[in-house]
Amino acid sequence: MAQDEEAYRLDEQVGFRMRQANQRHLAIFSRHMPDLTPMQFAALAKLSELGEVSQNDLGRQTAMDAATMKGVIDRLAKKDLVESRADPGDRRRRILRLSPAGETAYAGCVGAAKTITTETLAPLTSAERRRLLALLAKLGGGRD
Amino acid sequence: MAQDEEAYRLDEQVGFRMRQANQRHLAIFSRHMPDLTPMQFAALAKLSELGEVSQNDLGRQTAMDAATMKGVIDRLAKKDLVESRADPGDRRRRILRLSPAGETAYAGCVGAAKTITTETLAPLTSAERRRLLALLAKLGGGRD
DNA sequence: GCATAATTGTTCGTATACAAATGAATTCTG
DNA sequence: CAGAATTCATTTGTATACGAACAATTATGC
Repeated sequence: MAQDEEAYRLDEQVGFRMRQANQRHLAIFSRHMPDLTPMQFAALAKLSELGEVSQNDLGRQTAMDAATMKGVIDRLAKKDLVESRADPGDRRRRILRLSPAGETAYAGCVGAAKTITTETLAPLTSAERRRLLALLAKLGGGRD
Repeated sequence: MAQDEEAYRLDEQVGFRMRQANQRHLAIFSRHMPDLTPMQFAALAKLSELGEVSQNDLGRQTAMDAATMKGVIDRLAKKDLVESRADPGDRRRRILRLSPAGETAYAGCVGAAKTITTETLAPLTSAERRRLLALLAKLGGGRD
């Protein structure tokens, strides 16, 4: 099962290239949206889509670990962008939603978010962009 | 400059999909190589390729921050997989290289590394794999 | 209806990541 | 050659990530 006698070159592996592509993306992100991290913005975006959700649920929707989600929400709450209240039907649960300030902040960021995506994909032609998104979706195990 | 009036859907953005694809990859990685992290393995692989290098140089070769590199090397040194010695020509610099145990460990991992790449790319046809790697290289700003 | 299982949110520990600041050493430049 | 700019390694601080373990709570099986 010795795979293959070919040399292993790190720079040719998917994992390495994904990391590099992602590094560039993150640099673009922080340039256009210095006040929010990608995770924080993702949480805001999903909260805006979904309205009210529990913390664990939001974690699932944004593909974040529960432990990770907690940290993200704590920081967003400290910035007063997210509010939480107890779930009347389930005393374990806290219901999250955007605060008014959070809605304003999110609305003001969507343009930057679109710019970030555009700039990240700038090296590709529009056919290549579609191709890449489809391939990534296949790899991510997600639907689409 | 309002970009576009289209709705912003998080799950369709490159950044989000790259993250998901990467999450799946990392899960595969830790299943096949539980004792090394991707960064630790990357450092070993590059050290094996390059022989002797300085810490900063290794960081550049593996696309790691100097601060990050330090942590990775510290952990590898604690496991006795990496040795360092002072550079005779430059007293700021420490020259790194694989220890004998490091060479053995690396040799024993290359097979798993190839399996990891294979399994990560398994959802794609071989034409799609080439396509993806090329697209990622274009995005990463790297040569190729 | 009650023991057991599953879920929610939390905390802890470890490992990236990167910006920024620092001190020591080296190289560049006028 | 002296002062400036760079480079190397390190440290500090913040923000992901995720596994593991927990207490409280809710759901389920029999």
